[in-house]
Amino acid sequence: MELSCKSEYAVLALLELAAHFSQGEPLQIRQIAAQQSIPDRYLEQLLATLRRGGLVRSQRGAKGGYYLAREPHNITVLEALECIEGGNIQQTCPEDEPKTSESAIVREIWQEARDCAHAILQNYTLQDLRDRHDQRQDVNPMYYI
Amino acid sequence: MELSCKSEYAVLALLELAAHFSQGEPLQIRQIAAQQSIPDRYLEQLLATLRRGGLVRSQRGAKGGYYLAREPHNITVLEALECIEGGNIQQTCPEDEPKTSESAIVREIWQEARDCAHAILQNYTLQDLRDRHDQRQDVNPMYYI
DNA sequence: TGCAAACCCCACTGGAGAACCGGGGTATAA
DNA sequence: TTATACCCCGGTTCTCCAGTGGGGTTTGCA
Repeated sequence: MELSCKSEYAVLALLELAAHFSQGEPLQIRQIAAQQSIPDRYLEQLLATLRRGGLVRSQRGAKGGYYLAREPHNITVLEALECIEGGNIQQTCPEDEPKTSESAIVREIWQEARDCAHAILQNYTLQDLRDRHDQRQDVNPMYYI
Repeated sequence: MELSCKSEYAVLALLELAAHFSQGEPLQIRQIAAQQSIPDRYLEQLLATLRRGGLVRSQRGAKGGYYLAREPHNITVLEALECIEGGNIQQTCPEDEPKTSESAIVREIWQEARDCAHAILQNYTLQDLRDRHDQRQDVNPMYYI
């Protein structure tokens, strides 16, 4: 799992869409980009990936934009990450399968660590993040401007 | 955490050194590379990094080689990984600090996932991996040839 | 019908890291 | 002294990230 800037942008965009989910009107790339300080041309690519992954839908033409394909509590952070960096198998390492018995064990440990991180990320939905955000704003409304 | 081929090579090399830890004689790069199917010139670089990180020591000259700096049960997998990919802060993302309140929350989730994976990796020592390996060999000695 | 808003697709750049290869230098045992 | 084996530095190819840019297509609206 990468947990890179790219992934962060994707989740932020989804959060922005989640915040306007009940409105029914689509959000434009420009608006999302401005709200979350994301380069709009880059965000465009990420949203296209999210669309192909079935997490968002788009409306073309004037007054178009993007909206969530599902309700915020039905989209997990893990889904977003797997969608955005799904094609990245990154097996530049020529060994597609372990050559030694030690290698197999090391990869078991790798998988165990990944599974643990995945469990955390699967446990959070967009709605969870929104709730956490709103809670924090209520407690200390002047902290973020 | 990368969990790449590079990291796997490093742990495999450490495991090989751990297997010969009690002998007292150093292991040569060639031997480790042959045993674990690692390109020897690449392994050389990794061992140099591990040496600079204090995980292994080297003996130069004829009959030289590498040996573990500590006992196998005192070296964790996490240590190996942090050593081998330590310089990799990977903040190509220009945002050194979160710009929005949502961004801060997303990074908290990121950190939580990373911490979870780190906990797993810290829990395993080289000795643990050796034990697991030996156990498996005992139970089904024909499984790996 | 025509315009402009907005998505859509493709290509390109610059930088970093992975996974190597190779050459030459240096320390050390025999 | 010589062969061994580590040491250091640099180059190569590849992929991905983080953007930027150009042109095409769909659509609402006047």
